[in-house]
Amino acid sequence: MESGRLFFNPSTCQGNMLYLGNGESFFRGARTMISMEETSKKRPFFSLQEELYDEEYYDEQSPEKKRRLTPEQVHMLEKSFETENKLEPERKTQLAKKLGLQPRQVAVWFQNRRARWKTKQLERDYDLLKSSYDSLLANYDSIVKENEKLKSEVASLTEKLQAKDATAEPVVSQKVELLPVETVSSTQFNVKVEDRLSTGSAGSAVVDEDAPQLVDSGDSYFPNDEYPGCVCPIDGAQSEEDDGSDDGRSYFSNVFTATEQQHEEPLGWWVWS
DNA sequence: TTGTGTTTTATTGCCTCC
DNA sequence: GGAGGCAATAAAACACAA
Repeated sequence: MESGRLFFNPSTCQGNMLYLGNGESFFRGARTMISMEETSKKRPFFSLQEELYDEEYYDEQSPEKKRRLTPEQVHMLEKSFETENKLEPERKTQLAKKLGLQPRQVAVWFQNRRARWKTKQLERDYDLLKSSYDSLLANYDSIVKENEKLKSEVASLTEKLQAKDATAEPVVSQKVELLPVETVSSTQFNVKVEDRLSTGSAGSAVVDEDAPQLVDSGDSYFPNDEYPGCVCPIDGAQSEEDDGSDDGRSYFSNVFTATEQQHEEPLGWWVWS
């Protein structure tokens, strides 16, 4: 036990503590022990408002036992907690008087109530994060599938084109002169020409591993609005990240912001730490 | 009735603030 | 250094299935 604070132990000296100042400190000494004999048959804590309790029930209880607060007391404490979850000394004494409790009990109740609220809040935050994660995962999966689909499309079109080139007149050499040779490698050139020659799909070589430059360049062959199936999920995911990175916070900061907005209780005091 | 899990009340020790 | 907050914990009270 720390020297600065003396605690009232209801199992040993209930109803016999000396209430000092704001009710946080209790004295347990010789005098307390003497008076304990006189009052050991009384109920702990509840001597100020006897009418709140079922006399018979409580009189039958052993005085050493811990007693629960009555529904009325809990109700009033809950109402007070909703108003303000922190307890300034004046409010604490008022509540204690009103409820027939020791100020220390009121303080303890608020402390425990804050702890319960925090636990619930952590559960809510966890659920929110989990659902966000699940939806991101679903998004990712759909993007991967779309990617695979596009790759196979590119492969089949390339195959068709090569078969067609094998039987056609060699006209490609004429087009080469029209292209900016210094900016296009031979590999890129081949893919580009093939794409432009193809008539089936307007855009398919986007994810060709042999020609990543085409994808990365600002001048994409494939404007976003032509490939909603592929681009939109990415846009959606990135917009989340962008929002989060604006102020240097992670994606999850948004979640917590949303969580805070969802609070049913007026608890602006809660600070995520 | 009893064993077991959960909730509530209270204590303890540490930390921060003034 | 005291007051008060929080985390961890103990222990009583309670709920409930078997």
